[in-house]
Amino acid sequence: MKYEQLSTPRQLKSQQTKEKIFNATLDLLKKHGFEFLTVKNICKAAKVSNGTFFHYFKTKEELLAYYLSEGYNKYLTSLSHKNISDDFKERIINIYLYYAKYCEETGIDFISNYYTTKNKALCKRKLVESNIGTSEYTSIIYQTAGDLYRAQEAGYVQADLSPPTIAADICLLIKGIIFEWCLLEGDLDLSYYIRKMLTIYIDSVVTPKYRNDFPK
Amino acid sequence: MKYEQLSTPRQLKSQQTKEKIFNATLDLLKKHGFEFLTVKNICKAAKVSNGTFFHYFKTKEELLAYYLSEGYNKYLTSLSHKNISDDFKERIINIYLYYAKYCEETGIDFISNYYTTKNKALCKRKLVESNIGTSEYTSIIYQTAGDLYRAQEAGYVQADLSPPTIAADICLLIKGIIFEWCLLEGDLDLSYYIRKMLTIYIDSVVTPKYRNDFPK
Amino acid sequence: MKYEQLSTPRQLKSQQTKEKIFNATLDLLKKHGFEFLTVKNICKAAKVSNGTFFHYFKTKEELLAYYLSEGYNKYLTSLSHKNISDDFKERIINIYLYYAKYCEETGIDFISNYYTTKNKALCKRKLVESNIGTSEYTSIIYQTAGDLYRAQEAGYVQADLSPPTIAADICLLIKGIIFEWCLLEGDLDLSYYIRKMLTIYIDSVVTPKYRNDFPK
Amino acid sequence: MKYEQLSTPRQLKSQQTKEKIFNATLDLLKKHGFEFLTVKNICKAAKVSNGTFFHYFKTKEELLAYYLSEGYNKYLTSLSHKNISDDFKERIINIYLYYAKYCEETGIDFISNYYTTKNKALCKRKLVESNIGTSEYTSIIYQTAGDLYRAQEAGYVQADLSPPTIAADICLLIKGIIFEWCLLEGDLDLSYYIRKMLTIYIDSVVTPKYRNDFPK
DNA sequence: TATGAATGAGTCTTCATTCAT
DNA sequence: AATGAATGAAGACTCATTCAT
Repeated sequence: MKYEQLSTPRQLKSQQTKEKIFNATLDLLKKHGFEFLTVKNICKAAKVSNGTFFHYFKTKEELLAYYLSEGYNKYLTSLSHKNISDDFKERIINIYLYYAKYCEETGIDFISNYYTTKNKALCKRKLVESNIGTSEYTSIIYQTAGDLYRAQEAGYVQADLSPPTIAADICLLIKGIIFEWCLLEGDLDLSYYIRKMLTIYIDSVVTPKYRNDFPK
Repeated sequence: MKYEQLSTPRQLKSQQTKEKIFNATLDLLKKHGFEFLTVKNICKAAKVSNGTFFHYFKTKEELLAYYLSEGYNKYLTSLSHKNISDDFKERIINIYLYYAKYCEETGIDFISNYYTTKNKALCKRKLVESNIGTSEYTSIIYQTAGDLYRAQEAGYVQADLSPPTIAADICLLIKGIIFEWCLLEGDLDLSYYIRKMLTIYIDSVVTPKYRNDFPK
Repeated sequence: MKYEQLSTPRQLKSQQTKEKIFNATLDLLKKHGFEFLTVKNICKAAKVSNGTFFHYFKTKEELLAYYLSEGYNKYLTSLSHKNISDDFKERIINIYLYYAKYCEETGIDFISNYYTTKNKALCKRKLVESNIGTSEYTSIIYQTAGDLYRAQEAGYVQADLSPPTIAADICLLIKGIIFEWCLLEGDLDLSYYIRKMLTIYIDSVVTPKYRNDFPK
Repeated sequence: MKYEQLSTPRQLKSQQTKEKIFNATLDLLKKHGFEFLTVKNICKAAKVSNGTFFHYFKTKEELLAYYLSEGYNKYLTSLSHKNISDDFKERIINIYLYYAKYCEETGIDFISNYYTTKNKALCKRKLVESNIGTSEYTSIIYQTAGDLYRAQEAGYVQADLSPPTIAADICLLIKGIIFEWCLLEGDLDLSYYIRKMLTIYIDSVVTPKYRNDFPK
């Protein structure tokens, strides 16, 4: 993203306008929720004309997509922190705790609308089939699977299990928790549940060796 | 419900009209999804006037609530099966296998539209708060919790855990699976996943005594 | 139409509202032209809410269709006047003079939009193919053909010509004139041109006997 | 036009840009029709910026005017054929048979979109009023009128008729035929109808002398 | 010459709900 | 009990045009 920022004053201003719209969206979503997120309101909040909105985004949906990918990028950068535990379980849990943080920051209103049965982005397999591209889950699953492969090589994960399958199961679990979080309108301790459920699940796939090397 | 069924011809007709609206809703939801479910469309499908709708339901939301409790009733009747295992784990798994069957029979189209973040019926707590009534989950949770209480008394479930909490966790798990099933457009072995995930989860709450009495 | 007018006060009012919308449309079209004919303006002129408009007409297009068929009906009734000439040429010319009157009354703005290359209603053959129903031309052509058949039997029309073909030719001629009238934004003496062109054309299909019986 | 073509590289590029816009317009009109012809779409198709459009054409209407005169020029060149009959009727018919050819070559899709009631280019009088320039009809009418003048001098056309009026009538006739051709989606023998209708019309304005000199 | 950011009035349409009959 | 006429705010989106760069 950073490198895409252009330098002529013209392009800079354009960039800023798009950002104004983006920030207004973010603001509106947090303060008033999805239902308040109309094009008109966004424009008013961004102090931008109606036409300008559609100059930058072909469609309201496109804004939301942009919103998401931006958020995802933010997430990625913030994730490039130290996730340095030796314990692969901790590492994986950390990944999802970060995702939880991202969801919380994005705002439940948005996430609620995002967690739809129709949303192919939530489903890696369908995403690939409809070759739309990548989504946040794609990358998370890859990371998780990577950690699992290494753990399996180290003899920490049962040899007869497939890392991708485990990663997919974990994703399913996470989706369930996020879904519940949405249902409860945010009234659920995401971090607590993620840690709890992942612990139970991962404990069921580790080897005695793991339990020995990382007791309790 | 039964006691509300009235017998004078007038009341009978009233009952029928309400049912017409209900059936139209069901039909519409199955065939066209939530977004198509406008009052106007319901009335058209039910061959009933716009005003009649609001005579029977103060609000569109009220219809939805009614709708849910009805679905629940149907489910309950079909559930009146024998669930006679001694193993509480099996009993609980059975409950959800039945629910899976219900989902499959109802059809993925319907369930897909039903599994919305907005659907309070999926969330016991919210359901109570908005005192709309009961839903299928309410009763399932009760049954599950009941089995867990008995299992705990028998020393099969760790004493420091709360049956309602466990039941809620299980529900969360199930929702995640159903959600994934919807995402995959039915291309997921519901029964297999339910058994797998519940086994992992329940195994994490049982006592050595249980493992002893019900080995493997 | 008349017999469809209903009598309960309720239905009467409904009828009146629809008429208000219709009249407003007519008025707007005449006074300000097609471009001014927006739903909003119609509602304002009819002193009716926006929603009411869509209660009566599913779509703006539907209003226009209604507008046309109403106009056509008016035309039909007004046509049921005496067209009593013995001279079939006069009879036919009269038919089209009436149609001209109808066009003028309907307003050039509307007709201009109606005379589109895409408008199947203008083309009997295409109309039949797409079995949409009837249009004003259908009935006019039938009338014309009828007069021609009788004239042919009386020995006034050349025996080797087909009345339907002649009728179609005449229609083509009329469309050309109306089209020109539209192009000239009304600045064309419709009646004069219709009489002139039809006279030339019909004179080319009559027999000496006709010229003898109806000299000059 | 020719004299406007300039030679410095800058002017050349300017010319090319204008042509790009022109060709895009042509393409769009053929493929998608008038309604799709927005400035934005034109620019996208021409791979030119929005501002550039308004640099070359003060207004969308001006483009359309330019468009027409260009089409006319093309027609003119293709018309540079020999039309050598002595019979003025044949000469006139020939002119329009050429026009028919032009229409057929241009393609019915294009012509269908062109034959709009709004298209001032179809109407010499309006064209002059809005002083947009010339159109194909202008030149055709001039040619026709020229032939008629000569014919009248030779005593072939009734002395009390005005050649321009006759020419205009013929044009009207032609437009009607082309319009019908469009309505029938090309399923009309243009040449046949043109010959038929013009013959009938012209026969109604000739003198006995003509009939004598050009029997049959 | 060429760009494209910005405008904003204007488009049709939807929808839950009220209320007099 | 049942009707359906009426509401009107709100929705997303279009488009020719201007103008600073």
